[in-house]
Amino acid sequence: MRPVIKIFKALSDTNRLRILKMLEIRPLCVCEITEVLQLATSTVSKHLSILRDAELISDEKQGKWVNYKLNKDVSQSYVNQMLPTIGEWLKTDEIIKSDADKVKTVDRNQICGL
Amino acid sequence: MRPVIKIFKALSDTNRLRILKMLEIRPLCVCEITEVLQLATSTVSKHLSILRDAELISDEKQGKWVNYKLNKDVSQSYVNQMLPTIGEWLKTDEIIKSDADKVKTVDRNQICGL
DNA sequence: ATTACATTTCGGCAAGTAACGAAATGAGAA
DNA sequence: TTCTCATTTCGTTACTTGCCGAAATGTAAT
Repeated sequence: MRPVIKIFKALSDTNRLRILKMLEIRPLCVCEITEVLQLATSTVSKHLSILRDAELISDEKQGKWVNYKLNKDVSQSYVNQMLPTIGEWLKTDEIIKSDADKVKTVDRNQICGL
Repeated sequence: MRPVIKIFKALSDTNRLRILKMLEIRPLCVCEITEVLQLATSTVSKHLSILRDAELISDEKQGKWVNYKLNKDVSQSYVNQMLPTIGEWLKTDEIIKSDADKVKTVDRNQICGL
């Protein structure tokens, strides 16, 4: 029972859904996500840990940054089943579309540590 | 965005998932669900209102009782997409199985108003 | 080794949630 | 109408959640 609840809780937040949809475009570091969502870094980090704990995403150190990406591991069928559904439901969402635009132009070297 | 969040929040509770799985077997009234979950009637009623508000279930007065059932209305694709996935995830859950057994024997005429 | 900096963890606050019992509601039976 | 009884609503309590800023971590560059 627990893992299922964990997944639904993870998906029960607007900002976390926005993060998942952004990661569908490409892997992102914390500061890039922070820039798009306009939240405190610590808040974004917390959201990411919740998504990771639900095994919806995974992280990977790369130099100074931590890259987060969707967990497409075949053994984790949860995301694979859920993401298409979420995508369908959010297809017309303006915030998601606007986030997608921002993700395309955001650059970690420009925005981090300003 | 909002309706999606509402659905995931509704699904983020063990007792509400149990209710959904029970309603998959047959329509039930509040007191029957109360008997299986062993919660206060008011608590169960609240859970049901949350599920209804998310359009996952619908209700129907029938004499003294209110029958709750899954919302299979074609216009509500949310449940139809979600329930098979949830069912798959909970396939081996012991609590869900035990609930199913209880649902088969529970009788509103026996248990209500004791 | 020391500094710089992306990220995480901690402490605290405001808002939301699940639980209960008691009181209110409303529809069927007498 | 009045009574009964399934259900809903209300008021309270304990717990959880999302947010922030400050402090702690840890790694890369100097």
